[in-house]
Amino acid sequence: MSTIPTATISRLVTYLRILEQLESQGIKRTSSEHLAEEAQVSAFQVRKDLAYFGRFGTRGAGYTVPTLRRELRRILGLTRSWNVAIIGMGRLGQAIANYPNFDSYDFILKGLFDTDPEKIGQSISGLEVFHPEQLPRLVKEKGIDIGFITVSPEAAQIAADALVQAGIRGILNFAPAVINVPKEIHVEPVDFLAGLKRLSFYIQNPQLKEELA
Amino acid sequence: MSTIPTATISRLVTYLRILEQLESQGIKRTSSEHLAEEAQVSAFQVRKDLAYFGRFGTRGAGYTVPTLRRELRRILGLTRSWNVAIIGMGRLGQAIANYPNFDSYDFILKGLFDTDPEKIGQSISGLEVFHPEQLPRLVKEKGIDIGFITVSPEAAQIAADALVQAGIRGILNFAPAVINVPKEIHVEPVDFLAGLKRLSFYIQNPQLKEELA
DNA sequence: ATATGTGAATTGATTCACAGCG
DNA sequence: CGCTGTGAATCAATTCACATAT
Repeated sequence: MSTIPTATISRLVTYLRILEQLESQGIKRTSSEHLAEEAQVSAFQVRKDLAYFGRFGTRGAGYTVPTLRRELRRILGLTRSWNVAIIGMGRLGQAIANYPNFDSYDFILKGLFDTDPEKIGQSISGLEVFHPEQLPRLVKEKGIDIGFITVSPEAAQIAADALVQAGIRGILNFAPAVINVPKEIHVEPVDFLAGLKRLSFYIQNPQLKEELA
Repeated sequence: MSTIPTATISRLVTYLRILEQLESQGIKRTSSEHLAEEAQVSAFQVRKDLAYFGRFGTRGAGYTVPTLRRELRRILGLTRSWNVAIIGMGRLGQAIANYPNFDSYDFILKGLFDTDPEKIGQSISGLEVFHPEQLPRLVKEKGIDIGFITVSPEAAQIAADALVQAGIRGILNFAPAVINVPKEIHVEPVDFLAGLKRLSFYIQNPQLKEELA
């Protein structure tokens, strides 16, 4: 068991997506080879990633799509649903609150927060916007597990502190800023401006894209 | 020189952000120690990351903020601006098109595309929406370098093919799907649903968050 | 005196080759 | 016979220790 690469977790999410697509197409069986092709990794990698968690296939035959899908959902903690709050109801926060079928993705929107008095009391996507001072109470009452930070980079650390204080367990950080939280709280950055700047680097330095002689 | 870790590029973006913040505060000098603390990495890591590209500091004294900032911008290809097109003018595409000060981030929005006849011809954020069949012409005419994919996961591969065909050089993929492009085209995924599922895993498996005895 | 820059050592992740099972 | 599961080998990334420059 020991230590599981973070890249493995990212790939499990990709495998799960592929399995869900296969299942919706009525395909019953697959193989490490096939999953590897769809996920654009090696078949070794697929098998090694799965081996961290157990044995899910049949030698000589491959994997049963619904079984492996169920196992991956269990591994990823998707047998339960997670309650989510959004801090920052600017354009981005509103776009996410209105994301179509957000609730079908095993994550349920339970709270919206903003410091702007204009926004407090407004209803967005069927939920009232509260001041962040209500966070501790509402996190407890509604069983909120995860917070989205969609405030400005300057306010991101304050929002993170408020979420941690309120007893949240994980943070999805959309702000272009590094936030500092206790190590038992997991943070996932979602940062398209950083992605753009990485793109800029790789376009400008194409020789680093596989050392083509 | 040889091969630069992709994680190094991500960290350079973070260092640049910190330097820009320091500069806006009028701070003139910094150190690997200080940058490390802000970026939440080790000082060794900061120095090693910079060493891939040259020598930017003064021994015994540290780094000059404006100098290192300029050097990082050069390394990341941000001495020029990049022209961007968005494929998919649904909610997400519209939210990005209206992102405040998008243009101040060294990236300039030059084209909007959608297959929906209702959307074609509409003006969003001062730009007309075109059918993707116009991509090759407009990419050439407007010198578009980068495409954002903000279509459904089912349409993501079609959008990617169209962008590659039109001669784009990099893709920011917001769709929750793996896309397949020639290896000289760089793709950066921006996938908040995947981030959420990784969060779910780490919340469910807190022991993997630093092996606390 | 102090903080960078860098080869060497260590740790971690991926690839490989094949043993094991259906 | 085919494809999974896995220890061993390779490759890559990070950490360390210290020589080096100011």
